[in-house]
Amino acid sequence: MPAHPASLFSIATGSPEPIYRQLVEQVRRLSASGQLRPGDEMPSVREIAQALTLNPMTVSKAYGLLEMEGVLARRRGLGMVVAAPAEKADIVGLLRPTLERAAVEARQLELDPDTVLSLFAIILKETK
Amino acid sequence: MPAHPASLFSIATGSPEPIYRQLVEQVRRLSASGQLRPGDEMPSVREIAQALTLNPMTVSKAYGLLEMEGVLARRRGLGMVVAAPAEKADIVGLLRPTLERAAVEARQLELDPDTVLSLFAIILKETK
Amino acid sequence: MPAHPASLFSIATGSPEPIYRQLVEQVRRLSASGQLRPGDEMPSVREIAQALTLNPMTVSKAYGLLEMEGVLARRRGLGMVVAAPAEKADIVGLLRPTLERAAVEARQLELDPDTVLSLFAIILKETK
Amino acid sequence: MPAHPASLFSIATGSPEPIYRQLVEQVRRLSASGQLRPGDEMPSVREIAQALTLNPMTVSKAYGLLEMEGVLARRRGLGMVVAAPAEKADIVGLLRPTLERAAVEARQLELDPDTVLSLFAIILKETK
DNA sequence: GTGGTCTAGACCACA
DNA sequence: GTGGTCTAGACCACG
Repeated sequence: MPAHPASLFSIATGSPEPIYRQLVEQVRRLSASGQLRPGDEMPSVREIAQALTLNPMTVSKAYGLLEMEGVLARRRGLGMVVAAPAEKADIVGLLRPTLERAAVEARQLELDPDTVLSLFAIILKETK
Repeated sequence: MPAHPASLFSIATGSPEPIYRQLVEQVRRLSASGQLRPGDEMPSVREIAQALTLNPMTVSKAYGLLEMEGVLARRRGLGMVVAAPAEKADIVGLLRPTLERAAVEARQLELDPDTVLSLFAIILKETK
Repeated sequence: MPAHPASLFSIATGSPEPIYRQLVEQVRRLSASGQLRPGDEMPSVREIAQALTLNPMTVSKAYGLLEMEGVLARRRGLGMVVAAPAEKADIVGLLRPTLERAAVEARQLELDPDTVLSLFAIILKETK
Repeated sequence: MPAHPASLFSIATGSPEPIYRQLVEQVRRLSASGQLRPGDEMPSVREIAQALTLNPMTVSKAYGLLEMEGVLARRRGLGMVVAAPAEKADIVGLLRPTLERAAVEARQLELDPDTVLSLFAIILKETK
């Protein structure tokens, strides 16, 4: 089944992270986790732009990057489709950088690993 | 003991994170964890700039923000000194945002909390 | 002998070159080199479109251009047939643009002509 | 010595090849051939845009891609500098695709390799 | 209909 | 000063 609703995406206009990058990372994660499957048709640039009240170029930039990464593929004149998903190992790889950053910060704060882990466990539950 | 060596800091010029912000956060963490203690004299803007080959304005900006936050204090003619450290509760607070971000990403990747936790445990050990 | 099999053509959907243009150039070369001879019947638009899973309009566009060029001719009720082939001199002319482009690139790379020539000789052999 | 003149570049507005891509490929070749050396400062986006009467965004797009490729590096607030050049082997690699394309076309034209080679030799001299 | 490209002009963060 | 991002709106090529 294709990915009709442009409301797949939630962008935070206030965030310091550029909009196009928010889009890129969301698609990347949706693809890696299998919520977007190979062959699925992506909403058109115009659809997304209208639904999120963005400039088409902003969306286009995200699509261009995702194509370069191999996450999406262009079908000329027909729109973008989901290409190969990241492999199981890559899913974890997508999370690693953030965890590593957290580990470095914890160390600079001289926090005990067990304290950090139990805090993280709580946060994980809250987020669920 | 004062914190003479500018090599307290490690800045990553390649990172997307602004340099002044890297400095701010490192000082914040060093202060919160007690590695910088109240009264300690900070290296001068010029020293740091020279040691890390940064623009003095960049260092100055970081010092300015840290003063506004109350982490550092300006003593006329003496340079910056470390002010009050964050309290115990704040130390954890400094780590929370990054952990929350990791939790959100893990959920978007549909990863099992236990998997995430054990991965984080490994990374924490590696970082140690 | 007529040119039934639509597998005369190999199109690369991933290429930046438009599909209709790939078709045009392949037919042009096949005609110029005599692999398609005057009077040969071309496969129908529908046949090609089905065989290569292309949009019929794409094939039709290519045929239209080839008709304008005089490479193909439309016979009412009979489909397209091959018209006059390019003359001997034109064969070389069809190759020239690509060679010129290669020459310009070689020069911008400050590569020695002899080096380029021997590399090209190798590639020609591989392609054979 | 830095690369002051924005007239390093020659863009063909009429060409089907996008301007930003023309810029990318020219810089790539200049870097690979050593005409741009590591550490050289590139002209600013605004300089190039003005000199070639282009939109700054067009230049910026080229710079962005070159940074992603590792050809250029950003120095925050200071502009772009040339990063590592392609290695000797890569120089040839930059030329290969065009030569391969020429070889395929020659084969489809059923041209004799020797004929093609001598034609290319002539064109190489003309271009010189 | 699709995405790609470009312009014009604005604002922001960084050094 | 630098590059980065975004909007608004236009035109083009492709299918």
